[in-house]
Amino acid sequence: MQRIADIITKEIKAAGNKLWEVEIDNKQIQIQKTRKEFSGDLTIVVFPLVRYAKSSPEDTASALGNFIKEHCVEIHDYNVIKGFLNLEISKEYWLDFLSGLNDIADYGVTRGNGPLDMVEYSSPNTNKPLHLGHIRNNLLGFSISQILEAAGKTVKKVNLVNDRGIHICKSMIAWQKFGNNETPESTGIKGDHLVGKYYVKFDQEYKKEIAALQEKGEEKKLAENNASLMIEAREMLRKWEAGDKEVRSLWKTMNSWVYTGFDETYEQMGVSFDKIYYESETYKLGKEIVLKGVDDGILIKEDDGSIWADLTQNKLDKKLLLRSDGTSVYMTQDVGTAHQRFAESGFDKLIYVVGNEQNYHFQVLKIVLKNLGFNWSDKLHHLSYGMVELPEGKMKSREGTVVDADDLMDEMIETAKSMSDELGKLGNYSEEEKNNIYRQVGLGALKYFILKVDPKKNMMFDPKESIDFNGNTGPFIQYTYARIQSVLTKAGDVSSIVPEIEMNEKEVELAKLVYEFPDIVSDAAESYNPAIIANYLYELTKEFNQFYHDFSILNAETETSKLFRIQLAGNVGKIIFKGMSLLGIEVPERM
RNA sequence: GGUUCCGUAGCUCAGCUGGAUAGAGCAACAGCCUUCUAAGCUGUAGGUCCCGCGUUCGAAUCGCGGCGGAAUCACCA
Repeated sequence: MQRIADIITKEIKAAGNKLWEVEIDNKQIQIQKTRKEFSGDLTIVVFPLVRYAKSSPEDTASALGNFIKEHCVEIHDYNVIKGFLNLEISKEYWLDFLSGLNDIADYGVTRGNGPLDMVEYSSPNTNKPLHLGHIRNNLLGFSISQILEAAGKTVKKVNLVNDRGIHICKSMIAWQKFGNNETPESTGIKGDHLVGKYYVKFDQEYKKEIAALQEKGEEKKLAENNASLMIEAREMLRKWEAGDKEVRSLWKTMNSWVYTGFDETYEQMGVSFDKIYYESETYKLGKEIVLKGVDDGILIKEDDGSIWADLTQNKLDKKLLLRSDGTSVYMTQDVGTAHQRFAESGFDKLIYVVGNEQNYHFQVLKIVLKNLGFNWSDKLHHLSYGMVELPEGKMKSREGTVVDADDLMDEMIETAKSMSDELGKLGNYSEEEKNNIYRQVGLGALKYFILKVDPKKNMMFDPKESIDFNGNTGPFIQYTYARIQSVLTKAGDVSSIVPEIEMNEKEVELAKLVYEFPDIVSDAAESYNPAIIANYLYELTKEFNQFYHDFSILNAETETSKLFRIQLAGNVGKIIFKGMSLLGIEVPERM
């Protein structure tokens, strides 16, 4: 079935030829949804066409309207208000469309093995549990992967775990000194939380030590450097690099605790990966590329042996790529991993889901790769998202002012439970079924809350006010889905042939929204923005609830109307299901 | 100071590839359950779209300049 906007575009061009003997440029053709307060479905903005017609906007609109109405069966009528030509699409077109829907298995989804999009997200440090900021990252990364796949891409989700470095040594030192051989088993504490506890412990003890040194008259900078804990942590990192057996063994043990904990968190969050990279295995990558860059005269070697990229041509600073002792930095490694990934997979896009604090890093990364002669650097895309802010300000892991991911998810589920119990609609369900619904609703609320916001914007999270379950929320959409399922169950099996009926206004509105879904999916994919899906689903759901309130489905005036409404409700339900799954949100059959 | 992003109702957010009288939700107030799930629906109230200039038939949307906020500019990752 041809999309209506394409049909109209063609008609406008034809009208240009016939009426005014001109070729109308596609850029001058503006078709948009008619605003609610006017009658019509689609609106052509005629101002840009006035110069072709050489008459007033009103006359141009009328002439065009007449032409289209005559030549185009899909357009039933039109009206002109100022320079706006409002077109009324025939009910037959919508009925046709809805009939065709039954033959489409996965409406809104483009199938096929499209080009490979690699999405890197999550990328946690292994010294502390995940917090609210990670939640935004994980939800975005997972959701955008789902969306890209629905837009026909082949998607590979990857996670680059930062499992080495001074921060992990800090946890290790603190555990050695103060841990009394605690393990997740001996304490019952989740592994990532246990390790995180010692990361915080390190910082506390470290601060005490600095204060003590300052007390003795040492300067702050010196005190920070000379504190024995820090010296020990640095020594441990050195030993780690040298492959010291004991250090490596402790490192492995504590990391394995963390991974077990992360796996639980990921599972609860509903996210997954196709491949996990470990920085301990990749951190040496990139060095050769950098050295070759020096040979090729692209990079600069300073007298002390350090290697730099001069980006002053690009209005940026110089950037270090190898330390004077020959070791890699973050950038070196990213150059290496990107190169390796391209060599392995020849990705069409490599999407990094990373916070906007790294904007500069990725800007530099692209330029450095480009300068080194890798033309595929254009294929890198930094999906930069804003910080999650708390009312008191920024979250700081070390100071314990974080909203822990596990705690937050548990609280959400608990809230969903008490809310649901109060409403008491799940009477005859088993405990297991109930718990599953609490989980779906609680996490649905959290996920939707985060994903409905434009990724690039900073967002505010107030733990005290927590997250709503009413209004523009996940549970609102889930609730609508559950209502639809309830109706469908009661309706039983019905014919899939769409009856010829005279649709009412609400039914047309819903048909129009259903019609939009595929465009919404491709929009979201192109702009890497799950919020587009979320906001669309809200609009669709709101419209459905109004319809549901105003008209009875099962007690419709006529049998054909009943059949039509059941089918329409079914289609809305399918879109909610699919759309929510693109957000990584489950929908319950009842709630 | 340089760079990037953000600034829309009391609060949280849509709308931004220029288009008609700027929209939701929350909070407040007033209604709607004997009828398909009231986690719903309806209504009232709430605006200098940060400010200024410019481009345009037309600017919340584009450009420039301010103001305010965030991030970043390490031989950390």
